[in-house]
Parts: sequence; C-alpha cells; structure tokens
Amino acid sequence: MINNLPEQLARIFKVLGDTNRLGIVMAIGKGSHSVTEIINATGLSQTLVSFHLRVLRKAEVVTTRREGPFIYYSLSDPSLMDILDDLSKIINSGRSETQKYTATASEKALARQGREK
Amino acid sequence: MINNLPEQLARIFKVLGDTNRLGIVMAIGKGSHSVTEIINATGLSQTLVSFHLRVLRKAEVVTTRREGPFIYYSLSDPSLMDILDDLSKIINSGRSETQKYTATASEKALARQGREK
DNA sequence: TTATCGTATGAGTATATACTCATATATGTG
DNA sequence: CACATATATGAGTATATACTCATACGATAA
Repeated sequence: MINNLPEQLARIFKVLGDTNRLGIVMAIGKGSHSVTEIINATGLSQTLVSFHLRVLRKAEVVTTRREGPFIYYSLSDPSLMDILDDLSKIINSGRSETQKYTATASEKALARQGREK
Repeated sequence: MINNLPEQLARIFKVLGDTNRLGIVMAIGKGSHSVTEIINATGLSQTLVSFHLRVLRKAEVVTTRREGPFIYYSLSDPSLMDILDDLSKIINSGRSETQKYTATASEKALARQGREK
C-alpha cells in the first residue's frame, strides 16, 4: 500500500492495453450500460465481453449495479474518459496532418452503436 | 491508417502497462536523459533498460539523439507526463483519505535517483 | 591498433495473457 | 415447476511478453 506509483499506474495501463477491453471501456463511456448493450456496441461475443468485464471489475475500473435481470456497468471514475480524449490528441498530433481524428471518445462509441444493429 | 482509435490507444497503453517500462518513462520525464542516467534512476540492468527502450522507441513514445558516446532519450510528446499526473490523481482519489500521493511524477523520479547511489 | 566505455541486439525461456468452450448461476415468466 | 433470458465462471490452449545471456556495435582515448 505504501505508494509505488509506477506499479499502480502500470496496473491500470495494462488493463486498458487491450483493444477489446478498451473498446468496452469506451462503449461504457460516461454512462451506464448493460452487458447486452456492450455486446451490441462492440460486436464481441458474450463470453468475451464477460471475460473482459471481469478483468475490469477486478481492477476496479468499472462498477456494477444490478437491475432486475440486467447488470449495468459504469466507469468507477468517468473522468477516465477525459484522459482517453487527451491521449487521443497526443496520438494524432505527431502524425501526418491528413486524416486527423477529432471526434471525442463518446461520439465514437455512439457512432459504433449506430453502425452495428 | 483509417483511424481505429481503440486500437491505437491500446497500443500505447500496452507499452506503458509494464512497471519497469513506465518507470523508465517517468525517469525520462519532460527532460532528456542518457541510458546510463536511466539505469541509475531506475536501478534496472543495462540490458533490461535497453530492452525496454527498444520497445518505447518502436512505439515512438521516445525519441533519441546521439551526443558523443551517449544517447539521450526524451519523450516524443512530453505532455504525456501531464496525462500520467492526471491518472495518478484518479488512482488515489477513490482510495482511503489517508496516505494520499501528492508528489508529481518528476519529483518521484528525482527521489528515486537520490535513494539509489 | 587495442582497450574501454556506452549502448544495442538476437536468441532462448518461463510466465502471463487473450480467447474459447462448456457449463453454471441468477432473475423473471408461464 | 419448467423454461427463457441475462450474465458469470473454470479450465484448457495458443500466443505474446518480460527477462536474461552472450555478444556486437559505435565512439573515444591511450
């Protein structure tokens, strides 16, 4: 518990360092979504989504709330989305001027929801 | 190249998602440091530091500049450190009020330098 | 040139990690 | 109760990853 910052930070980065898991986090965004919604938003299999949600839960990146048969997931700290936005800016600032990405992460998640029925 | 944000972000997170590698990044901080300095700051072996620097180079997280026999490493985008600071705040905001971490990442790196001869 | 310092690299290995499959556990409905 | 829907879980597997060892490379000095 006595504060090893790199280790704590790396633990979070490791959790976010998988495309599918990060996709799930971005699908959740600042809102609250059931597993089924996440499955539809990401296009991943139920088992795979559940698998990754377990990792996210264990790392306390997400919290859950049961509502009838549904379990709703949300980010433990929604401001994580702001950090993702900041990082995305870093990513395409160094690159070629063409094809700059500007949409926020939440817009992106919404867009993805629309695409897949 | 057509913008897959989760994938690009996850790629960076994966790179930062290792304690030793993140320690190296934090040792570099917003400045410019030779490999030897990084070795001393982190306490890691030369080979291991070199190994991780290669990963960081490949991911374009760091850039290098040769000066005589020394090779100086710096962050491709020093504002990455700000993001690390933001994330550290998230980390210990959810926790017990006791034992909150306040030092900046650079202070931390300096402290480590002092500790190990 | 030889030696020395600073740094990188290829290959091997042990461990970690993402993923899948089959199955289990709620919760609600007829 | 039986059944359907929503979600989780344990175990197995293939691949990825961190680390080490031995060695190579580049720059400078003697």
